[in-house]
Amino acid sequence: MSKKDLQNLSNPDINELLSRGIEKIYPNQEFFKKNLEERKITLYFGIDPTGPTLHLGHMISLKKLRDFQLLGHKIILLIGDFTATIGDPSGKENTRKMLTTQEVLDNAKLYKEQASKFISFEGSNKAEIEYNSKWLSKMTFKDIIELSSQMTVDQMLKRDMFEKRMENNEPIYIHEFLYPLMQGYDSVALNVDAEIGGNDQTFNMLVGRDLMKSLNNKEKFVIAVKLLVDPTGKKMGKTEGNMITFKDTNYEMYGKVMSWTDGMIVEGFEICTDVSLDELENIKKELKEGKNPKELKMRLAREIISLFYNDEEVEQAEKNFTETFSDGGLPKDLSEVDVSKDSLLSDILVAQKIVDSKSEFRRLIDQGAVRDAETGEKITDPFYKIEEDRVFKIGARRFIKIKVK
RNA sequence: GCGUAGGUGGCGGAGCGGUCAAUCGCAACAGACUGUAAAUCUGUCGCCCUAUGGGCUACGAAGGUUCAAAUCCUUCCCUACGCACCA
Repeated sequence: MSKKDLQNLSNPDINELLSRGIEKIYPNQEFFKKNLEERKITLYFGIDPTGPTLHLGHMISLKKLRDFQLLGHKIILLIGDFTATIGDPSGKENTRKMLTTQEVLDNAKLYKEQASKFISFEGSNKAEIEYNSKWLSKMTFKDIIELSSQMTVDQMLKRDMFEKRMENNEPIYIHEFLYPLMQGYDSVALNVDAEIGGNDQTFNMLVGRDLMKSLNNKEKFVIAVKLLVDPTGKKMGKTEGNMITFKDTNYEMYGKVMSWTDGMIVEGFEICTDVSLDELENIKKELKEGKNPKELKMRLAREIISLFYNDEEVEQAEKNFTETFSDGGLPKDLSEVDVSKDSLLSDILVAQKIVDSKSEFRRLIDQGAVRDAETGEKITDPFYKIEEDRVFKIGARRFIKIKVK
């Protein structure tokens, strides 16, 4: 936790825990609740360490995990290091580059650190961290065949992703069937009572439930949390651009939240923040009454950032945003480069990866998208040379400060 | 293994010898508008060149035919579907 000490959080309300931001609980909510009240359970959340940062999608599950931890249940963070090293060539020939063991371990280390913003790896009921290579890498072909025999092809094909591919006459590879099995086997190996994960993982989590039943003769609960999506256009995650990661700066987070569509406001409050349910109702009401959604979105941004940063940093982010975008000022975190006198602006921007190519730069010039950020003067010369320190704004949100050496 | 239909830009999907850097839709980017958005409208959308022009690289891969190929031929690779095979 960034601000509050875990210990100081009040005990979460179990009904809220099991309904807010929850897509569905398998087999059902009541049964699960009964179990939670009668005993302490073990539940886990699995992540494949494919990149160096966790993002908001992970946070939703982690926040839930935190609540379970606070209620005294045992939680496990499972790092899918094995699955991540295998790589998933589901696309075409764009074989997703396999991660090396080292990369995976590095990522995993970062994950623990990032996850500790929400769950605690210390204290009496500390969260455990596990790696699925521990059991998956040891499986023999025989083990795998036995595991595969637990599931029929038809059951696999029920997965809508596969269904769609069948419809579109797209290939499905055998190993893609093995993925849910591997993930499902994690549950068996950990012998947990429950698993939590994004709604997109429901199928895999349910495979684990089936395997658990047949192999360990045990009921495994599955908690599918809602995904953060725009109800109308599926803007989120798709473009990645506005997916908030744990490593984003407070400025970046603010801008990303503000770029969400209005339709995501209510859901954003519901699943990403700690505002009370009463307040949530109030927010819905305000929206309906015609309050400027911008105000609410700004609040949403503050709420989300406050999960990662302190109050002062939240304020800074908002101030920066207002000044930069609403009032046309300069962002606080603008990047700087030193160049020699008479360097071509086009060369600098390409080198700084602010534009992809000189051709793109030219187009931007033609479109009047390149301007002096302070005076607003448009740069119209494609061969503009840097003569003095100057700040440029390219399009709506690209900025660069160029200094002459 | 046989047969059929296919493999085109980030994705979907046209084109089937020159006028193709490739219609169109989505995504993206820019401009206008706005609430920073969304929606809408307009424009852009391979790379390079001081350019209303020129060059280069691209249409699964490699060769070939042709003045000229994404488009024709050959071989190979890959996918789907049907048939056959089925320990």
